[in-house]
Amino acid sequence: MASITPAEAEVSEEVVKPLRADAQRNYDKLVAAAREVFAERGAEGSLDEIAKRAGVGPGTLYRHFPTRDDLIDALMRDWTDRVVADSMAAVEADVPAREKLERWFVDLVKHMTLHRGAAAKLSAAMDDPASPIYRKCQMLNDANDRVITHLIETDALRDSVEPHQVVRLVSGVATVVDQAGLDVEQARPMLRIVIDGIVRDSATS
Amino acid sequence: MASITPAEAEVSEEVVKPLRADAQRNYDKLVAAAREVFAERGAEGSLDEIAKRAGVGPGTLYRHFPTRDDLIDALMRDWTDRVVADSMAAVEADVPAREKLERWFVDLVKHMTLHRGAAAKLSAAMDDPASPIYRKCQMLNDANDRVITHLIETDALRDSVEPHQVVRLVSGVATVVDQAGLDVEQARPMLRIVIDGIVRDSATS
DNA sequence: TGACTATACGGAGACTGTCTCCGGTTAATC
DNA sequence: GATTAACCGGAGACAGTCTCCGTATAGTCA
Repeated sequence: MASITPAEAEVSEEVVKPLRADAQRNYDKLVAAAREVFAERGAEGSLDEIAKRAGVGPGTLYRHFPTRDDLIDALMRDWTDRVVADSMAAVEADVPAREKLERWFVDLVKHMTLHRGAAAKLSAAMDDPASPIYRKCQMLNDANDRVITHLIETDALRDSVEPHQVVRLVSGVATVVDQAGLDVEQARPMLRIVIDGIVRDSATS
Repeated sequence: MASITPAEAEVSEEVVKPLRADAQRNYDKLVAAAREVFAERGAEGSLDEIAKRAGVGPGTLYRHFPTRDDLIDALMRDWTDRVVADSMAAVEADVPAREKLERWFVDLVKHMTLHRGAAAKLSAAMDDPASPIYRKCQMLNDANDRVITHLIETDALRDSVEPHQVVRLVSGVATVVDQAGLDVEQARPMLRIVIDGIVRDSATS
């Protein structure tokens, strides 16, 4: 386990006082337990169950993570890095624009469905600066921006395309996939429509 | 109040025995109360609260509506008709294909967001025949089919377009609108991308 | 090493919402 | 007016959220 303190590797505005050893231990156990429970029960899994599985009292859980979203935020700590990496990879890949887009969108959907209910939470937080996971959404948004802007500059997309609308649309697809219990592969037809909707009309499939 | 028995005006496979007068009265009061509570509190509003507001015991509620979805199904009884009507109107409207699509899609989003959480429920039920509101989704699907098929026949859309993918995609948009608390108008940019993704490449905006 | 204190723990329990069970009531029928 | 099948409603079991506060302990300094 990586033993990560809150807000470490974060944009780091406020300096965080290091946790006491036992507190750090419990923090890590809670995040691990949460990952487990959310994976099997979805984002609505019981918080007391998480505390129990981590071997701590409910009070401890709520002290570390006042709300459910704070906990979700914590277990997405490294998730951000993966999203950014994928967006870089998409930009640099040596394939046609359509292919770049499709890969990136599929990645996006995968990331947004890391557990049941995650996509919905992310969609909701995307326009809500007060949400603890708002920053995660900004990362998503920025990553998508990178890919879309790059493709606009390559003249592959209509220049009227607004990246934010695109990320919203794809997060809609992710939500549907999540809610309806579809496989990521089944998202491809929808994603292709989106792709057709933003590329310049020339190389039509 | 219309005093409607379950499954009336429905595809009517099973014949339903009429309810006793008091039962019918309570049924109607429950539906009305549910409409109120869902409207102000969203699809997760308390069921006991609905029972209380209808002036009946919780037992009565659960006898009439074993699950939350059964209740939602009931209060959407006339909703179906409006959806169908809108799809007809879209087909018959004397406007360009893009305009037809945009109107229809906006209608679709409106219908799917009749109360908070509704869009998510509908998206989830769309591929789940076991859901009490599955039939409602079929209606949605059929209505969308009507519009899309008509436009394919008019040669306005690429013929590779699959109506079911389109309705999924738009329900994704509706879910985002719902979750993020957006206005229906803010869905237009997303819907236009979808439209660009399915019309034949000729009359580009 | 021992004592001190800020920090953290944990579980009892208040609260809210879901859902069931069953003794009591009432509408319909003859 | 008596009979009975259908229906009512609320007490209460159960599960999840979240708080409060007495107790424990890690870190620190002499």
